[in-house]
Amino acid sequence: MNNIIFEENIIRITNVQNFDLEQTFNCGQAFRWHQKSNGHWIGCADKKCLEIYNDGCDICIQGTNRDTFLNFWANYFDLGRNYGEIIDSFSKNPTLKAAAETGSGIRILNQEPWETLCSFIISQNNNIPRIKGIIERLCENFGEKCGEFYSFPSAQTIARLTLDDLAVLRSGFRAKYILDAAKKVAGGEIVLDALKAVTFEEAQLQLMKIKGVGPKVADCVLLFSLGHIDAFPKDVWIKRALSELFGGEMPPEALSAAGIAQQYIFYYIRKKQS
DNA sequence: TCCCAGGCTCTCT
DNA sequence: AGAGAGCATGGG
Repeated sequence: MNNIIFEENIIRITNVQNFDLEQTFNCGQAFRWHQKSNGHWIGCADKKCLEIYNDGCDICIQGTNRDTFLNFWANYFDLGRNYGEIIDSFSKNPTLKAAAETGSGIRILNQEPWETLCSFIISQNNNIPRIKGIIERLCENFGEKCGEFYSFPSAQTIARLTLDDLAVLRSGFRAKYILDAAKKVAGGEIVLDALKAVTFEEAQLQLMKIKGVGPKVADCVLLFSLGHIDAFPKDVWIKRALSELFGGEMPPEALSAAGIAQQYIFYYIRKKQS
């Protein structure tokens, strides 16, 4: 665990390894963190807002308190995981090693499951700028005011809406999927938190009962919010990377922490082609 | 203007 | 069970 100092109004994580804010927030796992003109990042999760920034080798956090940090944000930022060990375990494969070194500051965020499910339903056959726009409209129209942001609306809130209500999102054919997901979650047919405790296969099967949720969206939810780091979402970028860089197959070295390898590969191939 | 985007559903073999 | 069209919308 990192060394954490609770200063007045600031929580300082000293000498942080493998935690780059730009990489972590821009690797496509989360859509609602914004960078201010002074370089600080601000965001909102589970109705809690936060400001976070790099200060030399430290990470500094404002807008929370000791208890909320220890009980919520420490897990959100996956501070208990040793990414250095994982990167070492990838290093036998040269391409995987290069990808891991390029994205070595990425941490998998443990996000709120409903927000993650809804966000990745919206992500299908879509591009990242537009995904962010739709999610922003979802929060502004149906969330609650939360500092300078709006919270992500609950499944219960969305479940009470109609397709006409959701037209403001301009989310196209995905609106009906959002509604189906909200109804199944709000009605208790699917208990997202319970999927943390079952096998990856079982959890994936449960999620795919929702209309508009296939293997890729399910894997993103499992990886980014339910602690299943064996999930390996295969999107167009990953398929391209596997075929162009890895001879079509996922490298066996990646299996122990496939989801983390996936993030490094995703970040790597997108950076190469930008 | 055109192509395509962190896919999935539905239909047709 | 595998392939392919269609899907809403708008960024580049």
